[in-house]
Amino acid sequence: MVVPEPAGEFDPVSLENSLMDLWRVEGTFAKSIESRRGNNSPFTFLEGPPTANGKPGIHHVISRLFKDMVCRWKTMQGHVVERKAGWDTHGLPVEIEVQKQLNLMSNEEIEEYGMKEFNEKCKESVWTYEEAWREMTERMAFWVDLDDPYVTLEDEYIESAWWSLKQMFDKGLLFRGHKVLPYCPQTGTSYSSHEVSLGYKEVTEPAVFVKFKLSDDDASVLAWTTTPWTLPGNVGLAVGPELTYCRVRITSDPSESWEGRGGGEVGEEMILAKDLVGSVLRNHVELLDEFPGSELIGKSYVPLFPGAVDGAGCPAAWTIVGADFVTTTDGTGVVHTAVMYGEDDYRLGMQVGFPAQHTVGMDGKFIPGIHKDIDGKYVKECDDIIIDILSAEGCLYREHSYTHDYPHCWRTDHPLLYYAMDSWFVRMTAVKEKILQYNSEVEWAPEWTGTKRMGEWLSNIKDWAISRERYWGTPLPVWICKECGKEHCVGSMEELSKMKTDSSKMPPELHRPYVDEILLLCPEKECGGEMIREPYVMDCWFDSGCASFAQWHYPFENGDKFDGSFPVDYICEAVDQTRGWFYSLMAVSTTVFDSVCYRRCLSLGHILDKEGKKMSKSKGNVVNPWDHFNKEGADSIRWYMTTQSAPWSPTNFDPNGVRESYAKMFLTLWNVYKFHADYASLDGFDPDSDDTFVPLGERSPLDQWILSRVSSMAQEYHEKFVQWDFHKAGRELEGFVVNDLSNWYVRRSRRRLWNEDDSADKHSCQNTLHEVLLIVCKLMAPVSPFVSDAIHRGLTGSSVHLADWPVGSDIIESNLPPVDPLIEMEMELIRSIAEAGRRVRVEAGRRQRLPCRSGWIVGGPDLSGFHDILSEELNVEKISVIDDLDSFQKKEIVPNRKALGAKCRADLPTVLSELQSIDPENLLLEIEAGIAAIGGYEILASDIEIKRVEKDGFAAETLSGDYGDVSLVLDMEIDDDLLSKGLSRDIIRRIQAKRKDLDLEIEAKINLNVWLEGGEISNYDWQRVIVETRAENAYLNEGNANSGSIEFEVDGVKISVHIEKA
RNA sequence: GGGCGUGUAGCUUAGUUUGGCUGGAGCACCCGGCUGAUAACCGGGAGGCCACAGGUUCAAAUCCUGUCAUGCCCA
Repeated sequence: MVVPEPAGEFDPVSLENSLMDLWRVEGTFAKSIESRRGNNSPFTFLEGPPTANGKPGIHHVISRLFKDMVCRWKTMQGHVVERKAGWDTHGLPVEIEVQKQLNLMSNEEIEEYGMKEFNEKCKESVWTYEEAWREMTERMAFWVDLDDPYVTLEDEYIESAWWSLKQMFDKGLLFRGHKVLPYCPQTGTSYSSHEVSLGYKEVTEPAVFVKFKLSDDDASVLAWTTTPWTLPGNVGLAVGPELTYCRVRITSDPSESWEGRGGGEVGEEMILAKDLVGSVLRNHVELLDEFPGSELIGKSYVPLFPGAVDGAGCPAAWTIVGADFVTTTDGTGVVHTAVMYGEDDYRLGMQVGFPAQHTVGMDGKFIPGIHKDIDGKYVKECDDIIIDILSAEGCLYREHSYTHDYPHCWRTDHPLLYYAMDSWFVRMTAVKEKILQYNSEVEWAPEWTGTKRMGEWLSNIKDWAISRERYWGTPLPVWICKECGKEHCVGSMEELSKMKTDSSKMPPELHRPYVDEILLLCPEKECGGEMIREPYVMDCWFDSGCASFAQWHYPFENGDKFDGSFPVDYICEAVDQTRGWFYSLMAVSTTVFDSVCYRRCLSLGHILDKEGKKMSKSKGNVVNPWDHFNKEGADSIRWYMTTQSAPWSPTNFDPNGVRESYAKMFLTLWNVYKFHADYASLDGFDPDSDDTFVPLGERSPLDQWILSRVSSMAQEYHEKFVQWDFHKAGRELEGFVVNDLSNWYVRRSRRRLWNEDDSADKHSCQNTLHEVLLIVCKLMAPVSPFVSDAIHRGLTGSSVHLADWPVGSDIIESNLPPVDPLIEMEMELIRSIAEAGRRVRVEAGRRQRLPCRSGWIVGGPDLSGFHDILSEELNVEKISVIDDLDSFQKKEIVPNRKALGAKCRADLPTVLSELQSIDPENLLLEIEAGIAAIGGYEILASDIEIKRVEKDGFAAETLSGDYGDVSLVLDMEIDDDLLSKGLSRDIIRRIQAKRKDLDLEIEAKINLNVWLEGGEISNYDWQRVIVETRAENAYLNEGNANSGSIEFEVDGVKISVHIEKA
């Protein structure tokens, strides 16, 4: 037996902190998992590992919230939901952070500092904020096993990643190629887009229009480039096959305003896009011909720098090809293509077979043999020389200055060169159909993340560049034989140990530089050469993409655990992970296991600041979650985030919204709980006792109503959870707690519990409140696990997180009270009538405390079970029902626009206006007779709706709803008896307010003096005052009002009241 | 530059799939009421070019086209 304790005041911060301690001591998290083992129905979750080298902000709380919520929900549904934490510990941001810290501005400097020491620093750095993450995780009540996390830097994890790469290698999916990346020759590093975005600068550079002389034609093709240094590497020209080009002949010399070098002879012919003739040419020309770009394709031209690139074996070299990326927004409609120095260029080059050779070395200088004037010189210093060369050769048409944003090295401020780097790829293009298929099998929330965002991306899938020229990461386990060039991918420690040369030591950990030092013996027959490792680390997205199996060190260990949890049931991250983790998981599982990786994926919108700007350290608009943990509490934050907007919509974080959740949802709920618990404790109410239990059928209609309401709300709530509409679910529950439970049920029930004697009605109310509160706690437990647990424990002594989901699931039964739609509908009507009554009073100028003798309800269902409620709410002595609709009501015709619109089309406005002026009674008769017509259109009953409204001049109001039209009419007569009653209510109210002012206990007795001037109060009503205010000694009109009394006036009566504690 | 979201009252939002009655709520504000009911509650008020511009339609917040702003991803 558990008698509830008094609830006490609501203090979310101390409540949550003490529950955290209790959970820790009690092991509630573990229990919540273990207690479901018997059901033998796992629901698997995979944690997307965060990086702990940054401080967690409020925007990290949201993804952890939705992870937690679904896991808790599924747990309550009876599933075993294990939650292993994970840490992402490799990657570029870690290196950048350490480089900044140590002021190491280039790869050279890192190597001087020592790769070993550098990596040690990286390893330390990734744990910088681990403590902060742990604290935040615990404080927000994200239940996840932080004591046994997977960590991507551990040998076991790396070994699993190696194993998976070897699977790809064995399937022929791993290959070596080039990737064009922004590259800084000063630091010897290529940059990710993240780093590039750190260093955009506006610069003014020379741009040139170059004449490429056709081999079998007198004309030249004009092309434009902003990077003259790429011209020696030119191997082709691209045109848009659909675009219109033209051939023009220069007819006269230009005016004197010609700027810079270059020019054209009179009579010279040039080819370019027709639309750009005006903006490009500075000579008067005549148009000789126009034709589509497709006619240019296949023509060859004379190389600008003969010998710079060897075209042997490449028939496409120095010819014109078609490409869909060519536009006429700038340039000449002809794109100069240097395979190694542009992404489009490289892709096009691979496609059509241009020679892929460097003209520039890794040091940013031209390699020897390009041209005597530029060999060995840094490319950016050669712009001018190259223009001179072109000019001297007669290949330059124009030069000009061009201003644009260009990426610069964030460390050295030098301009970056787009440069084709050696790189390893996973051939994702080979599994495109499969991955599209698997993507379509995932249940995405929102759906468009899968179909659109991910789907579009996958249908243009490119090979995945997985190698990085970096230090801190999973080493690429590929070795190449120095002798025969054989490539070998190592898939385990054991394999490494078997294949290494005798002189190589096994590494103390699977990181650089140790792994670099290992040489393998070439397995090729009769080779026996030494193999050296490709000096790359892997893209850290590859690391996290392996999480589903690498977290278990599969296949080396835990085969059972992996089999039981793959594919995982649920993952959840922010929308930016679509091309990140969501993709890498899918890419790895498709290539390695030929399977989906996850069955459901929730992609979340970002938390932005109040103005809708993204939160960033530099803007200083990052909200610290502790500001709210320590004020409104974690539950309020969680509730706010859940209910504020759809999970996938971006949310502007408004601190005031958290306060609102606190004040509205939690304070209200707590006071409902407090109301129940305080009286239950006072009365020694035992919910398990048969003595005080009241069967549902014997409870009051109000009790039956709230139980039905909680049940239908719970089902609705559950449905919304299933549809991922957690925000709608939360709003549903909040509406129930605030409106139905607190503002109606509890308000209507207060007097029932004030009763000091035991009564069936009181017990009925206590049982009902107890049952309703427990259902509410269970429903909200996944969202707000603290307050729900506190209340649940207060009522039952056990944790809500060990309780079952009241709506049930595949494996557990539903446990909700029966739903009675009729009673819900009736109560809705009662509440509407009560509201209407207040409006009627305001309009009639009748104050609420002055009772009305009679009220009449016209139309609608039988509400006699609720007449007592209504008469109290309306302060009407007697409610009666009358059938005489016509004395109070008249009919109105409301058009059904949908039906009429379909019928009348353009004449609808005319018909509507005629309908408005027509006599309703007549029209109804005509409709009945089938002869109704307006504006030439036949009017049927389905074209209109009949509405009943009260006639003018009555203190009445008419409501429309499912129940038909219902009118409430109030009797506005006044007599002495009503005045006395009204007076007594005002006196009571003043005294109660004073009692509250004086901070009196509810049971405290008072001495009361009341003096009236200009009016009287009946003895009956005076007795009522005495009882209601707990007056021990009460005097009416005795002696004179003393100075400390309250004075006020009601209905022309002057009243003085004096009270003191008895 | 491209793809995908978002844009409704001062703030947070419902309604957009499937066009139809006067675009609903909450917070804040104003007036009134009620209360041994809490930061509560009830009635009323003020506050909306439904981002902008076109188009389709008898009828557009809703459908179509374009533009702008903002976010994510890619370049």
